[in-house]
Amino acid sequence: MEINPPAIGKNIQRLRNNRKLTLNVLSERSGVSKAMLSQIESDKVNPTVATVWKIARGLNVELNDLLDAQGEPKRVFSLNPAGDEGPKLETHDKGVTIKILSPLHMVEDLEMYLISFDGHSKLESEPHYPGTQEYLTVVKGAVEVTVGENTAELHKGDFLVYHCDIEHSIANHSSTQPAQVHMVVRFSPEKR
Amino acid sequence: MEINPPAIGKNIQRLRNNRKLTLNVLSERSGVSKAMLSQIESDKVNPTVATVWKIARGLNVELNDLLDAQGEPKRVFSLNPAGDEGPKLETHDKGVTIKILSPLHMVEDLEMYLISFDGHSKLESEPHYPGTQEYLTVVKGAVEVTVGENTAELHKGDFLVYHCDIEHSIANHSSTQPAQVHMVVRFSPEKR
DNA sequence: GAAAATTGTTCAATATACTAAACATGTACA
DNA sequence: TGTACATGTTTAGTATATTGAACAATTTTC
Repeated sequence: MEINPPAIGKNIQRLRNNRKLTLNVLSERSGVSKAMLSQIESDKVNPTVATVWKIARGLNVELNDLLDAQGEPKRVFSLNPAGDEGPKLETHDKGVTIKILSPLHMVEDLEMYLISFDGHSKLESEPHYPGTQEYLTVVKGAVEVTVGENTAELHKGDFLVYHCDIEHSIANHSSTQPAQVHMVVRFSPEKR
Repeated sequence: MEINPPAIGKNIQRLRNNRKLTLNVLSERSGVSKAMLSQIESDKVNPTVATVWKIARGLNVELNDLLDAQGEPKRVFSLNPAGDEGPKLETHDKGVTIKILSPLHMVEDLEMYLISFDGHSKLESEPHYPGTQEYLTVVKGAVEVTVGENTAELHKGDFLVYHCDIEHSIANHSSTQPAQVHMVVRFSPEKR
């Protein structure tokens, strides 16, 4: 019986290239030698689960993402309508609704959300992976963004860029006015 | 740095026992030696992805079911200084106001705009470099986006992704309602 | 009760995953 | 140019995953 394991090499290489990571950087980050990475990407070896696990951690993806034999259809024109029940991120913060704008399979290192705040609501976020940046545009109302010990009061049309590898939060202090922000999250490590 | 792969041994053993399968039977069914199965279940070895794949087939489960780690350790992040607030610029184009959210020096391959449309206004764009993509979110009103021969009618909250290396345009056909879109332009890292 | 079959665990041998270092091939920079 | 650096590949050696067989421990069958 012939069993073909999934082509994880292609997946790893695709994700690494999309994130603009070199073999050396991914090697340092994952703890797997760059020689091994090269051989895995070119399907020269059958890597161990532990190794693929480390690589997944280094790429900040789920292990399943590397093992999936996903033939991704590269669509030219993709529409995500607002009215329907699109994918929503669940939050434990009351009064905050996060709508996922970008389908994940199109871009691996970019995610976009439309976040709506009711009166007196707050979104608290855990630190993301180092090098991750968030690009925030206030679409409606006003919010207070806190990143570490820095705080900024933003109004409609304001734009803010910040590194979000530390604890950060977005709050709408108005009790009457709702607020809405557009957010782009980029998972791109700094090159050195 | 020690990274612990998920305890697949317990998962395999649990599934095998639930199915009342012996090591010999699972060995025949999966093509993995029973010695290997025993060692994997008792966490004495780090199995290869290919073998775990075979075992999953033998158990008739998804590969992810074996790799699922319920007690996944939380990642520890390093601390970076928070970002600064970005400057703002403005440019005009006949009934269309383009606000540049992200200055060029912050990100080399990403640009963000907030584009406002008066009644009956239209923004025509020349083809960009090959591979360039645009991520469009309608913030207010409704617009009609045309990319090549494709056309879409977008309303508030809608999201659209398209390759813009061909002629494309955004139009607000309403004479009374203004419109506004948030746009992210991503330049492909390709040469020439 | 003992032989035989069944089940899971170790053992020695082999195949190969994994690594560090050298290598090849650019790319930038003076 | 030349020199340095940067990136991916190949090599040689080591660590270990994998296997067939032997082993122990339990259950079955007469």
